[in-house]
Amino acid sequence: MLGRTQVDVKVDFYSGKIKFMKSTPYHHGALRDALLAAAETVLRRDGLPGMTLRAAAREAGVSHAAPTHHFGDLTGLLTALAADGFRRFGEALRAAVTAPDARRWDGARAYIAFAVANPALFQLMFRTDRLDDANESLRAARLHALQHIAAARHMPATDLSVAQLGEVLGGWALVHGYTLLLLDGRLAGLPRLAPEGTTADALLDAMFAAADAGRAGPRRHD
Amino acid sequence: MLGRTQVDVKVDFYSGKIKFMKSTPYHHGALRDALLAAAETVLRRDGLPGMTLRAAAREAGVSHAAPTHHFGDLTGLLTALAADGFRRFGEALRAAVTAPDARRWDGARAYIAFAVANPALFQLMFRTDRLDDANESLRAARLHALQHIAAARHMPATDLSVAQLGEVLGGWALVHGYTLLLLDGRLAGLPRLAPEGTTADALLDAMFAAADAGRAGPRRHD
DNA sequence: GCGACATCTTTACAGTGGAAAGATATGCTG
DNA sequence: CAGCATATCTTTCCACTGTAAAGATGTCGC
Repeated sequence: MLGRTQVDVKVDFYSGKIKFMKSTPYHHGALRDALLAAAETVLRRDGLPGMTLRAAAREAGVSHAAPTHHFGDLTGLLTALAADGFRRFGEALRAAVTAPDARRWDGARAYIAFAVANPALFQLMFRTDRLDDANESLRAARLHALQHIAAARHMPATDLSVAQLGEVLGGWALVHGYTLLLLDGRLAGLPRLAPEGTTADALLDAMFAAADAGRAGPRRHD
Repeated sequence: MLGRTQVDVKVDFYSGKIKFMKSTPYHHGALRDALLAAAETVLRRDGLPGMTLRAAAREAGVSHAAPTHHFGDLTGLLTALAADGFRRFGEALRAAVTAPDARRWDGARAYIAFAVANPALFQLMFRTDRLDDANESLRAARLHALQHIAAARHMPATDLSVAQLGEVLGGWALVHGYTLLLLDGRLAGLPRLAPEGTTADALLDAMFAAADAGRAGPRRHD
């Protein structure tokens, strides 16, 4: 498609005049949202390498320069995409952490589940070199989402001791590292090293159990 | 520079003949290694986005199509770069883990130190979408390097129990996650949350201490 | 010598991000 | 309701990229 402006010829019933109507209006109306949706479609289908400005524009059915007005450049579009991702990510974490029967690692499982459900988006969210780190929308969405990590350990967002911060940091790093190794396919060979029939999920449980080693017996991996 | 073949005019002292000598030979002789070195220079200077086939060729002073013969395509060059990175990475891990006075987390510190010293290279090494995962050289170098992770926990490379595998996986995920969060600048704001004067290194120690919580007292963080 | 081969350059092409200018619709002001 | 400023979108253009293909140049075995 070379452009989305297609001309249809119509005849006005009453006046009899021939009218040249455009089947798609020159002004889209909600192009910003449409472009974000299109970009995410492309991201999901072709991965981050395939997510180009022009591919997103094609998917949305507009000219390749249309995104410029709304997002400035490619970095701007990716940043908006990442910010939206962090909003949904934060919501998923919040739901998991604040559930009444939430167990110790449920936030972590939600963290991993979001990444598995949106692999390319998740990787983009943590790929600083492709994002505008100064963007306020991104910063706010990210901060809001990541605060649930401390909340998952029942810790305040400020005034933590060094030991507390070490524990929160450790939990985050553990889950984040597992997630990225998983997305990079680096864990695919692990079950082969384990006893016959060990599933990836069982390994994740074992990892959490190892992290919990030494905690009070009854609360262990509750 | 349009090419690296420059012609110098020289006079042969004995024969008196005029000779057209090229100051740079048509055949480089060791272009493969030179290209790898040039590529790493570019990678270090301009990051992964700036590491293009043509940039590496420019840096090495050859035509932009010269790398094709040695590496096939861009993925091939990046794969060779990553394989070389894994070899050096493995050597660094081996040295840290096998040192006679090696402490429990010294392998982890070497892991982080390598990434900090070679940030773009390290990120490339774990960016599967840019590499040829089927490449034997890469697979061998990576396998060899990562085996030191199990060694750091004094565990065999095969026949592990699920619990052992969970501990190894946990250690790897913890350190890998910390490393990537650090490289992505995601930890820059953490010291501000901690008590006045807390350094990033103290936080890392706290993270290791939290991971060691519950281990036998005297051996704790030895 | 001399021909097969490896190595490197030149040329060409489709794709990309981005700048600039033009086209078209919308909304505001009188 | 007319007309104009502005927002939105398209067209055109340029420099850069990866890659393919063909040509140039050197090396080596026979």
